[in-house]
Amino acid sequence: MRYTPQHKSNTHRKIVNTASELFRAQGIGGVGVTDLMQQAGLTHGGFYAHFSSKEQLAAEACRTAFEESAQRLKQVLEETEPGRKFATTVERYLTTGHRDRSSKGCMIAALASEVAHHPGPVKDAMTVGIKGWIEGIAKMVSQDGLNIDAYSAVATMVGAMVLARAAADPRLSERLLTHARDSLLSSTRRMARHKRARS
Amino acid sequence: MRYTPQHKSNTHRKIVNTASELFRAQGIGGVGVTDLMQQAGLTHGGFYAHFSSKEQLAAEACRTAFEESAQRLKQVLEETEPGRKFATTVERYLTTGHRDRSSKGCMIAALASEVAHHPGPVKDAMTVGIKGWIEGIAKMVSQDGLNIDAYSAVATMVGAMVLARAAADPRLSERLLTHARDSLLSSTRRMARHKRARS
DNA sequence: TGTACATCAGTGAACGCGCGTTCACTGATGTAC
DNA sequence: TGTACATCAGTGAACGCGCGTTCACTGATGTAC
Repeated sequence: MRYTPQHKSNTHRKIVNTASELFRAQGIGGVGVTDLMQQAGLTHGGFYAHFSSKEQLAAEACRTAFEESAQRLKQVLEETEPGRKFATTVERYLTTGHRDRSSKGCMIAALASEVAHHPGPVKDAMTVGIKGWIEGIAKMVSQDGLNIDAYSAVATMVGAMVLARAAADPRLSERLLTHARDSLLSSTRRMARHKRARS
Repeated sequence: MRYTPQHKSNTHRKIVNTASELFRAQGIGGVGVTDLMQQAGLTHGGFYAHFSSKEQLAAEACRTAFEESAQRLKQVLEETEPGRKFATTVERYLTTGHRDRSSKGCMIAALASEVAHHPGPVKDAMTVGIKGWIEGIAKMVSQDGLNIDAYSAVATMVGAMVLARAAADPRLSERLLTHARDSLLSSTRRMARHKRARS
């Protein structure tokens, strides 16, 4: 071994991380292999020493992004007080900051409809990610003692983000976020009021 | 005039309708001008006698699709009994049939995330379409006497459809639809129960 | 009514371009002596 | 310790391909006489 053992895997990880951000920002089809490698500080020729195809990279980038978001969900589950876990996640998700920085945001909202049509490894990775989100939200809801359906809550969150990004009118875009947030949190607030009233 | 006055506009409409279906099925980027014209029974060279660019066609196809869906919303508003308008729309929208036949389905669910990144006429058309849906749903909710937020309901519907299409696992996909449907209709059902109890 | 003409909707070859991918190579580095 | 060598991560020119778009043309049709 001529380079350090970590050398290649460091480069590999750098490419995956760059891809993970660029794909979220511009879609898989919107990012060329040449752009991507340049952004990672390399030239395009080296790509195929790391990945057998662009699609394989996309799948890996997708999985990596989902591991990161799973980590964040886990952190909320462990560190946020019961009764505020779901609300914390919703409040972090449905923000204009998240809407405007899709490169650091939710992979599902960024790629769901691009992935919809043709099956393949990216769609499989997406499926795993969707399940992970639903499970995470379900745990939060249950630990918070809320009566909220996790499937439907995730649909509302992702739908509001996708719509807020698709809407050119900033007022409409913001309303989509705030209304979804209010709807999702209304039962949390009701609960909190109950709790205060009883104590 | 050598051809009948309707001749060219008939062709124009045929191209727009074909595009409207193909774009919903495969995305704007997923359909080439050559494919498209062939599907419409023409050759690609004639395209620019009708449209100044592919993007302009996409915007027009988008507007046309939204006019059709506005028509369908209007029909529900006029012909469905109060108390069942919102439920009827949700039940029609969140089906596996709609999921599997995206070419005839909701333009928002089909193109929202593709349109998200770069501004332009397609995004503007999408914005108008989103507003139209929210207004339509708001009217239904109000005429049904329901206490449901239209922004959030549309987010849930679109989100559930986008996720159901992105999920490779058919069980997960179907659950996303049924759970969103149940969540959206729970207050309708509660209302119906109330009504029965009082009469 | 029949013919010559003008129009223009539609044709299809060709364009430049950027894409994903391949491949002969280069040169930095760890290893062997 | 210093040098020659082997390895292979990364380079960059080149590939075929399909894209959106252009343009010289063709030929079907309505109009004028």
